[in-house]
Amino acid sequence: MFDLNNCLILCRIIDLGIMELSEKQLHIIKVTEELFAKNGFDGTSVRMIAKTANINIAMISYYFGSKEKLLETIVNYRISNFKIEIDQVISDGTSYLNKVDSIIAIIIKRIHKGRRIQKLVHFEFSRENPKIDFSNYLKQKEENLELFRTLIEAGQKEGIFSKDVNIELIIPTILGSYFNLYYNKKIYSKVHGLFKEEDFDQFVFTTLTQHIQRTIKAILTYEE
Amino acid sequence: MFDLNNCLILCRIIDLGIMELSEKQLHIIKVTEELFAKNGFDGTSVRMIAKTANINIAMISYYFGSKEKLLETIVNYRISNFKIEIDQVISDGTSYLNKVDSIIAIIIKRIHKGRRIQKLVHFEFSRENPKIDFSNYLKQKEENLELFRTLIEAGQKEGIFSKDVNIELIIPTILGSYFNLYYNKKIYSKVHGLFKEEDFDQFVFTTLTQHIQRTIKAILTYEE
Amino acid sequence: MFDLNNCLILCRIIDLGIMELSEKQLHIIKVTEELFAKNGFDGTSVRMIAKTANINIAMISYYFGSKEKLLETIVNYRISNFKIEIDQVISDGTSYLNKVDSIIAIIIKRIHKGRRIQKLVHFEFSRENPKIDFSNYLKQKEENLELFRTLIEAGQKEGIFSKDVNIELIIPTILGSYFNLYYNKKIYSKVHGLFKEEDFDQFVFTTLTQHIQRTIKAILTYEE
Amino acid sequence: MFDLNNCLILCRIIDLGIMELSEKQLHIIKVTEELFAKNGFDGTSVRMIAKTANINIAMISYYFGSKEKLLETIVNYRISNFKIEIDQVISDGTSYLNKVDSIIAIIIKRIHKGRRIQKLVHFEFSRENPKIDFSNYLKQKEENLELFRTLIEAGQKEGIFSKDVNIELIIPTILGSYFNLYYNKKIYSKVHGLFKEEDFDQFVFTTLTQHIQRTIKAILTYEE
DNA sequence: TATGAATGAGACTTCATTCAT
DNA sequence: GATGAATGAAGTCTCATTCAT
Repeated sequence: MFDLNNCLILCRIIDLGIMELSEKQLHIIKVTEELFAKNGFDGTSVRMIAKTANINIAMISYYFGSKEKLLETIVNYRISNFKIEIDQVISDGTSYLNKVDSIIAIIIKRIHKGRRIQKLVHFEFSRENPKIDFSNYLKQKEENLELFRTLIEAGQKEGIFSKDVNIELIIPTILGSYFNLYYNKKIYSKVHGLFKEEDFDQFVFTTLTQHIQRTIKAILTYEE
Repeated sequence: MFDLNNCLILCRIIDLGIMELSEKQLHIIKVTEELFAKNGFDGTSVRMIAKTANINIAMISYYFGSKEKLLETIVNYRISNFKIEIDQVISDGTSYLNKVDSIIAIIIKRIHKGRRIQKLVHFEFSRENPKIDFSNYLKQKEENLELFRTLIEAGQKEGIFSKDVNIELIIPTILGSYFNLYYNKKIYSKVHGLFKEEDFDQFVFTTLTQHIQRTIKAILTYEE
Repeated sequence: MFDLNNCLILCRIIDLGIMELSEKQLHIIKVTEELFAKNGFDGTSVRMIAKTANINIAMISYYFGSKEKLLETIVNYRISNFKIEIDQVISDGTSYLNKVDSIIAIIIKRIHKGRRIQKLVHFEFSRENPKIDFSNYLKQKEENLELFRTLIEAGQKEGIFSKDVNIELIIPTILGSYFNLYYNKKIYSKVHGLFKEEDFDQFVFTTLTQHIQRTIKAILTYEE
Repeated sequence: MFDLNNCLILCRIIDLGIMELSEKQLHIIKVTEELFAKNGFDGTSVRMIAKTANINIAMISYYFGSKEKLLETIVNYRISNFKIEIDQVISDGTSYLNKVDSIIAIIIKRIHKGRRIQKLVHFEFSRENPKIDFSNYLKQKEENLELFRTLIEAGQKEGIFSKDVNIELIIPTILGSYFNLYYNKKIYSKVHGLFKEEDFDQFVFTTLTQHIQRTIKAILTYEE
């Protein structure tokens, strides 16, 4: 019924300890995710959610405890899937530059899929007093960063990557390139003539991905 | 009283046609800007604004018409100042690479100063049905993009910059690198040991700026 | 519990399509009706309604959607009952003059019962930009006018009623006589010594009704 | 500048004791009159008045004391002009039936001219607790009624008018016929094909006036 | 005389949640 | 397990009036 990879979800659920989601809960999550992305957390009312999901208004409190807990559930549910499959890329036999290309392609695919909730996370996470607990998100991010650092440092040791590069800032450059495009989609769609949703998706997976790959490879090999 | 460059504001005002802001209005704007950045638009109530600004709650409507009009005023007020002074950089006698460095430094300074309202703009502007009129913001963005494109194309003609680069995607890479760092400030502050506000500011103006400068120069000169 | 003829209401409801009123809703309607009559639409606050009806202030929106929708509901509810039972009067065996007498008596009873909301309708309906949808009211009015016209024209054909009479203006004369008395009740109560509410009711059903009956019969048989 | 008969106004002003209206006040009155007619008393804000009259919002309180006092001033100003010139009609040499015709024509002209404020008076005066003092209006009404009664009784003595007629109810029939048409203007304009404002005016002064004249004459001479 | 900034009160509506069923 | 009626709190905005200028 949903385009969610149930297997992964279950893995993740185990990792978090509890969390068992019924089909109805998943339905609510999916609907809410879109509404949150459209209107933000405060801009989305439980009324709206209930109506869109075609459920009783009391169900949100009933199933998730509160609106905030619902957000937390969604974030944990979605963000967690963000863990990139770098391991297998790292252990394949290709060159370091190819590895970087592959990882970037994977990252872009991931964040494009989860862009809606990521947007909300960007917003909520950067607040002084976030409404929800982002410890899971944080842990995930740090893990990914570590994996990436390991790869780059290995490349540096082999003399393939420049040592002047600030590794910690590469991830922001990758993700930021995507998100800044996404946040200014209206402008760039016009500039690049992307009138349909599919056009934008296509653009992201080809032109943007190539640009970022090129950028990162350039920076990794650049010597002043 | 405020850290606003009044001269520039007035210039901009002329450009916009009207807009005369009293000191009280400026005070409200400043307070609101912070609250919006902290809590978002929907998360900030006029009650909150009035209380923080120590004014009567009716003053918001009185001065700005409505909460949304207030946001619009703030955006026009802030975003407009975003027009970069590329012209003089372009016309100075330095090399193209130096020009790029200078422009990036200017951009970073600008967006760091306006980051709070930019965050809100990112959020509201990328919605399907934005609450406010962003035509001014859009115009500004497109203008800036054009200026930048002109510079790069000139450099390409002179054989200094690679022709493989996707010029339209450079701006997202610059801005995105900054904003992704900002949106994940909590993570990167920890990673880079930036515990005080000033530390982060300093980091942005030195390490991050250098990283971005290096990145853009790399991409502009990269040949596969 | 209420003086409402539930049977008729239900009939009307079927005619309108939907509309199911709970007892609580009926209670609110009744209270509101009086307040609207006393203070007008704009002069009545939902606060006032809630307090008088002894309900939570949010119930008005909850049940009716908005204050205006509440008015609309009341009007549809009341006005609809205005459909006169002329048919049976027309088909009884009495003389045309008797029929006119009966119909006038029925009309006066009806409008006296619904005078409060009628007053509001007079006011709102005659505005340039009415706040509510009066299509139902309009339809009802036109229907009634048509029924009346049919009767008079039949009487004219039989040579009983004068042909000089302006049929469309008879209804305004009937209703207007009542309402002008009602709107100037304070004056006429004094003139006719009607000090109690019941005295006025009595006066309406006897003296005023006779006056109107006499008036209409006079005009229908008058030959210059 | 205004279509007001200043002479009469001054006479009336003397009658009321005080009241001196500057041109600006008259301007406000005129504007307010229309707004009150359009939106009712509670539906009209001083803001609206100030804006429409192109004056400062504080002027209303400044000139008239309060919004309610403004209404009172308008009513006294307008209603007072309602005093009909029956005297000269009574003393002219024509027949009683002609006198009635003339008086009705005068009345219709008067109330059509003052219909807007009359509507408001109908509404406010019939409230249990009117917001303003209507003693002047009341006095005027009673005077007029007395004049009319005198005429009819004289006609009855001469054997021209029936003695069965309820004199006090004739005025409501006259005024009511007009106002019920006016309050349902939307319906009757359609029925009579009166699409332009002038058409309606014309209809009032010809067809409606004739109908009422005919009606009153009929009732005055009707013998069962 | 005339202004407009400023205010406290109150307008209508929607909020997230609870609780009896 | 699930509902929906009901609620108190808070949302934004407009109200008529005042007061210093």
